[in-house]
Amino acid sequence: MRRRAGRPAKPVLSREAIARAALALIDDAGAEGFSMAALAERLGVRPSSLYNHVAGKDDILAAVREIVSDAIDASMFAELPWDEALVLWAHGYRDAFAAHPPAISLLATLPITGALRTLRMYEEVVAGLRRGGWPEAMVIPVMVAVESFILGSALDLVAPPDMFDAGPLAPQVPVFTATVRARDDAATSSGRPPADLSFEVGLAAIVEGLRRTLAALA
Amino acid sequence: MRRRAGRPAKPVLSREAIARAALALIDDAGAEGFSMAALAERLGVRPSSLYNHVAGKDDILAAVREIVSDAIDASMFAELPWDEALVLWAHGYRDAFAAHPPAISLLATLPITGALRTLRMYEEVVAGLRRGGWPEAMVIPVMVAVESFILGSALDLVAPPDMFDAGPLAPQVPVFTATVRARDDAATSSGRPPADLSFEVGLAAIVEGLRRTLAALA
DNA sequence: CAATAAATCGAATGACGTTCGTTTAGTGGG
DNA sequence: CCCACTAAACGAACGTCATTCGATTTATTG
Repeated sequence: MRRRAGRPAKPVLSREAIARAALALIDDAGAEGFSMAALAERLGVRPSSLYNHVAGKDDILAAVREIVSDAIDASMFAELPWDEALVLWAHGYRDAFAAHPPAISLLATLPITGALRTLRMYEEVVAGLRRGGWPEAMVIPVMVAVESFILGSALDLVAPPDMFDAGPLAPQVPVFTATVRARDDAATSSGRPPADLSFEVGLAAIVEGLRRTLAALA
Repeated sequence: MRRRAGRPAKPVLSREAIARAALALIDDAGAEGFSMAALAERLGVRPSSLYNHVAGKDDILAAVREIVSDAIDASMFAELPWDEALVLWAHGYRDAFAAHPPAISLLATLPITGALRTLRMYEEVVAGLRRGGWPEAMVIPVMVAVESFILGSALDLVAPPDMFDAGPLAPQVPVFTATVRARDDAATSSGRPPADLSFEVGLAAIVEGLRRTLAALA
């Protein structure tokens, strides 16, 4: 069932198709399972064929990041007060990454693409913050601070669940061990993953703190 | 000047020496320059020799992370109010990573080691938060939220400076473009990198927000 | 002094990303 | 309608990399 050499009657590949397949591969096989060979096989193609459409592995990851980022909605900044919009935006931002856990560690360290759609999202956020009364010079720092928190929280989402398991060293850090257990109990009884608790606490705090900061400026 | 095969009179390697050399190599050559071959050469040794002391590349990175993390001081939680301690701790935490920019992207995605010294740091933080009056189940979420912000900010620190440069698309996102310029001007006139502005704004906000959260619980 | 363990080298392996020449099919100008 | 050109696939090859393994030499232990 292999294709012969030569240009096919109908194009088999495209930058979009490659990126979609790459994301699906990462979801299925994890970050380590993402190789040019595996991606090519999933597309029914030879690895070298990919290079007719993308510049290389990094380019594919950039395209994947675009796909993931496109799922982030920022329209709420046009209608809601900046602080409410910020909370909704942050949730959607994190959810977009949470939908593809194995991709998080691959994309987190990637420089954010200057793609048009990404820029448009920033435009909406920035306009919303300005409308909310933030001084021009502080708008980007505020947005980046929230974005940093979101990205850090996304990485926390993909951390191994036993990360805080002290194991045989537990007796040497008794307060910590007991506190981790209390956190786990709270997560279990609330029916949410531990990472959600951190995200909610942190997001509420940072937005409330920003409200105070803005109020103090007036 | 090459060593012959066979056990040397004095040991040339050790896990510690390998980790230190690895960090130095990353600092010098960047994340992409970090290979087992390059590390071996820096140590005057063959790559295969490294495997007598470490399990592999990931193990070396874990050891590097320990070195970097060991520079983080958490003793302030024993003396200061929890909120003041949190600010100092966060600064030291970020500074520890900022001292090795090329290492950040390598270490950020690494699961945090359960090494004793790291656990001890957590023990101090947790004890400080508990003493400050935080309910047991919230202590870990609060700490993780702050840690997520710090890690995200560290990644921002290593982002390319022109990340927000819209280039030829600038006319399509005018508000964003103007706001980025205002941020850059503020950074220049304050003599600090843009990433510092975001970190300071975000840290102040999250700690202030946490103060309010705790107050509301009483 | 003999046997075992430790620590290095050197060769080999397999996976991976990428490049390049070849082959085939669509496309546009004369 | 034909012919040159481009697009898009294949297949072979390369260099790098992490890792494994056996051989070799030296330290350590009994």
